[in-house]
Amino acid sequence: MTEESNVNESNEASEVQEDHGSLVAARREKKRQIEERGIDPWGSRFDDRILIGDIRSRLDEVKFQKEDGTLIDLPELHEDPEQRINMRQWRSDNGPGTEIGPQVRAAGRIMLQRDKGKLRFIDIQDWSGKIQLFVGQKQVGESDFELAGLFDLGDLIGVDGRLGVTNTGELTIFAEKLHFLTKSIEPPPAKHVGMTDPELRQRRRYVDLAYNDGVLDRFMNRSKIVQSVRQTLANDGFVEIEGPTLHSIAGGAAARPFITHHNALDLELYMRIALELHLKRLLVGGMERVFELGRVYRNEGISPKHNPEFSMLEVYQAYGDYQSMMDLTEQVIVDAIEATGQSFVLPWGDKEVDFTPPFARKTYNELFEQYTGVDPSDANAVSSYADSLGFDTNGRHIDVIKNEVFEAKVEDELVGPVFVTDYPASICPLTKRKADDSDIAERFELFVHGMEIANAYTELNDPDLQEELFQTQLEGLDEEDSMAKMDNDFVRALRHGMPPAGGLGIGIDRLVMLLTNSQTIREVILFPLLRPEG
RNA sequence: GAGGACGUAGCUCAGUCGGUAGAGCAACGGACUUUUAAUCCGUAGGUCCUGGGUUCAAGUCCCAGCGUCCUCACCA
Repeated sequence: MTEESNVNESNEASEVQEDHGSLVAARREKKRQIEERGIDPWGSRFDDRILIGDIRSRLDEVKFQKEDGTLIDLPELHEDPEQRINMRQWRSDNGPGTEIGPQVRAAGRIMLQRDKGKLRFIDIQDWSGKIQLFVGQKQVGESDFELAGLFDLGDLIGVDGRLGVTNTGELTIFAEKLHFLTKSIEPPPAKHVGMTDPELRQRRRYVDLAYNDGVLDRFMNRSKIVQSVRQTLANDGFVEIEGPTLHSIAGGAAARPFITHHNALDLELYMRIALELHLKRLLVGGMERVFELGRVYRNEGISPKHNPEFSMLEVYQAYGDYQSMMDLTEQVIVDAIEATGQSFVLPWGDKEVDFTPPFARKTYNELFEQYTGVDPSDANAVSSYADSLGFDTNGRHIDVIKNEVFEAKVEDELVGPVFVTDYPASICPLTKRKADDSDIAERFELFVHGMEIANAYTELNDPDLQEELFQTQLEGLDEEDSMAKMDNDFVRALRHGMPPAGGLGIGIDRLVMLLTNSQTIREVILFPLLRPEG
């Protein structure tokens, strides 16, 4: 605890801007009254609660006991409010008798409250679900009922009570004892509407998670996907490592790095832009199946598909090639879909994607011809086609021109999932060429809805060729756009002998986007980069 | 980095031709022991993003700035 926050304790109106009308004042006043009752408004440990989701599944333990002692089941309840059962009617049809249900303890955030005389209905929510509490003055007693009068939306409370069903057929905890767990001083967003302003949703992700439907689930799914990816790889004998995030040479990709500085060493450092070069050093060192799943940082533009820091998976398998990586990619994705409990046909906006394996596999040239009608081996035809699209072709390498056409005319059309294989070698400097065709690189990219999800190679392990490629600027590219950043130690590592290997990169954020039907990357990153709050 | 849109109560949003700042929810007071976006009666709540300018008069028009979003550019 800092000195500043101690000061704030004695000074109710803290430096945080919270003077929105009387709303906060009213909540602070209730906090005071809770304290006056000898209750800590910030609560304490609360053991033995049952997750609301688990409580809901215990509906079948609720029985109706007739006067002769026989127990009968309740009628089937419906989640849909339109189909609520009239339990008052049902009870009079089956009565006389009483309802009996299990004793339960729950805790959660107050999402809705409805007063009705000496009665209060409270909907609370924990991370497994939502349930209604019935709080009657007669049932919980004068003291607890007064306490309930000090509840605000957003407060965290605990309850002991019996599970039952109300007259309108809703599964409900009939409160016997209330516990105050934490006061919410800040007012929540409008109920049911929630917080829709995308800026506020990102800046105040805690509010977004707590009050907006589906947000918590989406991030829980992200966690399941990440966990599944790790599990799939572990099952296949891969080991996870943690490479350095501070690099003295930002290599392994063509991207501008963030620059930082180490004071004691007086050293300029770069945040890593890729995981590749250190993982390959580990291949040399004998880690035959190795991967890292972690953050990389690229000092570039922000868009619905780009955040400056994002999560990347890179996998390297000794004695494999890009074909073995293709099978692995498919397995990773199939397992991840199953981990989220979904079927292989996933919604994407108003469209769908069918991930039923095996995914289509098509060559780069095949697709090029299919979508442009131009023979990819005819340099003149490709060049004049690029001209007709308005691309600058002057003095540029034909493969660079071809790839611009590919990105413009083909990629967006790839609904996928489709593995695009066998790229022009000149645009893939870290890739081994085909044994029978040195112009073709053993590489694939996986596309879904025009998004590049995965990228894999048969890795280049010839140290002399690697050194040459580092030094050769790719034709038509500026120095800062080139990936030719010499890493002498990496070349030295290759000279010690890196096994022939397959290497794979998967953009985890984009994978999560696809599997959670999220059209922007900011929906799957908890705290995307924003300018500081004005 | 370029272009466009947006910024009004805690939240979600109206605001006409430049003429007294509006609603719903939330809040506050009251009624109600099976409600469920509870309902009903009443009350209060504003740095109209910020700063200039035009005007008798600016939430509204003009300029600059800040922030977000979209498109593009950058992007293995």
